Amino acid sequence: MFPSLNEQMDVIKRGVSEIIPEEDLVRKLERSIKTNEPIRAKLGCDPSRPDLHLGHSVVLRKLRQFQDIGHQAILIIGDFTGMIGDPSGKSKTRPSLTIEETRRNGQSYFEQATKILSTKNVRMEYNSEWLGKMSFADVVVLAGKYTVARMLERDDFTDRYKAGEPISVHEFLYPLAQAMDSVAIKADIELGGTDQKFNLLVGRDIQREYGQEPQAILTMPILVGTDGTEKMSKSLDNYIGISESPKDIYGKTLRIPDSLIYPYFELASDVSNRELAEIKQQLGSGINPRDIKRKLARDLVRLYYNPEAAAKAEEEFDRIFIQKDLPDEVQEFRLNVQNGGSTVLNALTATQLASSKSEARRLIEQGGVSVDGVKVTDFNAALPAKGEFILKVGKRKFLKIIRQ
RNA sequence: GGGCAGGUAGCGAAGUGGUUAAACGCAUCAGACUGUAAAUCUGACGGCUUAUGCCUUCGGAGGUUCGAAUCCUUCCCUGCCCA
Repeated sequence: MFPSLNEQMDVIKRGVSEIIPEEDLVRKLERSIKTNEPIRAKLGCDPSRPDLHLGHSVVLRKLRQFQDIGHQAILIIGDFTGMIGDPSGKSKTRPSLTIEETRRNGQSYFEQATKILSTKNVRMEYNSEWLGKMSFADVVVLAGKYTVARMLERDDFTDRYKAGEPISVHEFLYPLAQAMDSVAIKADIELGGTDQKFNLLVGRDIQREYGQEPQAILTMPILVGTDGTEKMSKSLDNYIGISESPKDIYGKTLRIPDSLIYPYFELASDVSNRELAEIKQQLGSGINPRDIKRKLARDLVRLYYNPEAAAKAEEEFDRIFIQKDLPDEVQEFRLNVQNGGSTVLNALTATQLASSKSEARRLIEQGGVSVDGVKVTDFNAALPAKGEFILKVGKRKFLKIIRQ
């Protein structure tokens, strides 16, 4: 029923950063084959930011591979921690979520995750189920199982401590809470990004403390965002969302720095190892990297939509940026004298193409605005009194204005 | 509980009574060049009916002053040291 150990390990090891300890995983897989029981592969999810992007997809794709082999995927929605709100790092206190919000986000997370995961052997759990039931005494017992010195081993804590930045006591509880998730579902392996390594390892210790066999851990490299330097994240706005339109996925992909082409193929696409090697070779061979990037962009659209959507996105992209033509479908905006005044300036703010009049003015003064392809040079310019026309801001914001 | 150092625009960081809407760097946006890449260059980067003009900002609230981010009072927050 299960593939052989070697076949399984081949799939599992592809693209991973670390498996710790590999012997544990091997032992679990061997036992699984013998008993014909799937292993439980855990992935923790943060429901406070429910928009999944390529960064999340890296580890989700790995989880999918476990499913494909026949194992059980378990998504843990961290609704309990989401309700508390996490003031960690330099960021301001994150807004605490209500129960309803965490449920809604959890559901949304699941729907997006199943664009990657199989729905057959996946389970979703909310960690408030068990964390919410722990008494203060339970928490004290749990906290007693770990030491401050060990907590401070975590780079993140060490760095902040050295830098004189605040570390709240409850932040020490986060790894422990996450570890309790592993205990609750008796995880055999937990997946995560390399930045999760510490937390994942704590899970092993705590499982042992609660008399369980420790989970193996598997870390995946962190996907760099479209800016080419920072980790991909929504708050840095350097992400490509898996639920974005084909047009956006394609366009954003084509805008990534060349240095990311290979890592994106490796971590976020489904090309085979053989193709991957070819790509690497091509990238060094002097052909225009743009062409390889175009393939990447098509692949990514295809992954979350279909080949037709990919072809269409590419076609449209070429039309807009190479032929400088209009996109296929331009969003329409109906303007009358009441809601948008009669000047280009007012129209820009009314349509939210500019966030303030000052900004609108700036855009016009710097030559970033055109009406039906004609650059607007005077920020006092009037809009055409009637009819339809295209208002364009910058290189890629189009709006069809309909005067009424 | 005591002492010390801090809280400035998205971030980092100058400024310590007027010429400060507030230097500089990063990020961002627009333009040039390109492959909507990188690098580079130019400009902008609180708001306002177009402005050598007005309004709102320097943790919060009050106060001193012709005038405050800059001085005083008080409150909140952070770090360090001592207990």
